[in-house]
This record gives sequence, structure tokens and C-alpha cells, in this order.
Amino acid sequence: MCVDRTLLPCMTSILDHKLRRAQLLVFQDFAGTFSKLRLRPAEFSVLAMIAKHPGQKQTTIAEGLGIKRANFVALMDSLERRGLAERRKGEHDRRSHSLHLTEEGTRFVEGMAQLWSEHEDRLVARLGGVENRERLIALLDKLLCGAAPLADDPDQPQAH
Amino acid sequence: MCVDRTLLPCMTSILDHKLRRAQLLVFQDFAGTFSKLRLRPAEFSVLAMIAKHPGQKQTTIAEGLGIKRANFVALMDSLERRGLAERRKGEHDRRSHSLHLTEEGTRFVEGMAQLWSEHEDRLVARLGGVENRERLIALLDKLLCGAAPLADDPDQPQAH
DNA sequence: TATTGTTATACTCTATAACTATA
DNA sequence: TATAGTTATAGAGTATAACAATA
Repeated sequence: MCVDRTLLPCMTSILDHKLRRAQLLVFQDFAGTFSKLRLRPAEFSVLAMIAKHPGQKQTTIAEGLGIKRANFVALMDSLERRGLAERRKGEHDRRSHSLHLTEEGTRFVEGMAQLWSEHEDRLVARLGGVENRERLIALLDKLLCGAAPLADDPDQPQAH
Repeated sequence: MCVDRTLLPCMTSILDHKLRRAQLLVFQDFAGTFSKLRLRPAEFSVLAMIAKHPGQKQTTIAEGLGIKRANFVALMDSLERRGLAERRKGEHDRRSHSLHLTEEGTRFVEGMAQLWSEHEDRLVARLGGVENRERLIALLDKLLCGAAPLADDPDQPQAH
């Protein structure tokens, strides 16, 4: 019961630790929710990002998600094999690939959105209301200040 | 710019995503800070936990940290090889191991505490003050409700 | 039978360096 | 020379099943 003479706080009160536990819990709820679709968190995020930014090149999408371009390749390979998304040779710069959902991918993303809200609702319930989700996101944003996302949020109607 | 017709929010506004990014950022700051000690986050947490709960058995410490007992073994092996912590055969139950810091481990933990506060200060600065760290921890606790930690916090001054 | 610690194994995510083909 | 995508590889962390020793 914290009887030591060190200056360390208890692990259970340390931000790093709580962040890790919370992230784990959230991803496990995600995994449970999306196992029917055989979809991992990273794959979900790629599909969602392409849906929001169709035609953007591969590196841009990857960076927007904080995924190293080297690690993005296998992710995109898998989505392409499943027929959900596709790479198209860049017209102006033939080194680059522009990313798009397939028709099937578009339908798939609609199914994702349904499952997503179930998952989201559970998290909001745990947090005790949407206001607390917004507070949590605002605090995480402070922590993340300097890590610039793709500029997509400003245009949002901000329903959340 | 969020031009799609799906019901999905932008990835960059999704809690799961922000939690992952924040956790990554915090652990990277940790890694930079503790590379001098050649200490990974998981090893740090084990040493800190043993310092607070000397003599507890292996499974109890592991569960308190949310680490599966199977994964705890290699972690403890490494700390034992470095002479920082040790297993002792349980007196009453000879299946179990009680965990302790060595003398060197105790000194090592004091060095950890110093580096720790530098790391912590950087996070608090990003968050904009200790009040925000407490708010963040309180919100993460709500998310984690039901995941019981080792009962060490009640004795804390409870700044939060 | 159940529990403690252990081994073996696999999966996810992350990180770096080096290659290729274009620019 | 620089960039886009790729390959290969390594390191963390996590998860499950099965085993030996002990209860």
C-alpha cells in the first residue's frame, strides 16, 4: 500500500499506465464488435480515411493516420485483396498511387458505420455521456498538439 | 474534407484513434527518457509495482498491471538477470514466487523516479497544467470502470 | 481438481534501412 | 538528388493452449 520510500507514484495512478489500459479496453471492445467483419482497427481506419478522402495518395492517407508508409503497404494489400479498396496509378506523378473504395467497399463502409455506433455508444455509456467524450478528446488533443492530422475536421458540421 | 455520404465520423475525431495516438506519443517520450537506463515501459511498471508491493506473489503483481501471467515471465526473467529484482519461493505455498527488489534494484528505482518526473513534467506541460492531468486520469478511470487495480490507491493522498 | 509458474506460439502494431521506379 | 511505394526485418505488447509442480 505504497509503503516505499521512493518518489514514484503508484503505477495505477500514472497517466502512461491508464492510457495504455484504456487504449487496450477500447480496442478490445472494437475487436469484439468488428470480428464479424473480420476487420482490425488499423483496417477500419484506412477504409474510413479513404471514404473521407477518396483519391488522396497513399503516403498522405498513411501519414494522416500516423501509420508509417512501410507498414501501410500490407494493410492496403489486404484491403485490395478483399476487393474493398484499390490503388490507381497517379496520372500526373506515376510514382504515386491514389486510393479509392470499390463499390463493394462503399457498401462495406456503410455496414461499418452501423457497427461503429454500437461500439461508440458503449464507450460513451462508460464515460457517462457525450460531454465526457468531448472532454476526453479535447484533453487528448492537448497531449497531441503538434501532431497535425489531415485537414478534414474544420469542414465537418460538428455533430460530435 | 468529409464529403462522403457515410455515417462515419472523420477518423481524426474518433476516440479510439486519438487514444492510440496519445498512447504512442506518451510511450515514445517515455522511451526517449528511459533509453539511458535501457528500460522499457513494461519493465518500468514492474519495478514500480514491486517497489510499492514488495513480497506480493507474481500473479498478483502481473494482474495489477494488466499483464497476462504468461507474458510476465520473460519480463521478470530480464529484471532478475539484471540483478534489479528477484523471485523468492513462497513459504506457505511453494508453488508461488514472492517478488522483491534487490538492493541494487532499490537504488535503480530511485534513479527511475528522477527521470520519471522529467517525463511527467513534459506531459503535464503539454496538457497545460496538473489540473488537466487529473481531469484526464479521471475520464480514463471512467472508461476503465470495472477493471480493478491492486488496492493501493485508497491510501494515496488522493489529489484527484 | 484447481492454481502457480512456465513454455511455446501466433498475431498486431510499430520502427528502420535499403531497394525500385519514377521525378 | 529526391520522392513514392515497396521489401525485409526486428522489436514491443498481447493472447491462448498446454504442461509440471504443488495445493
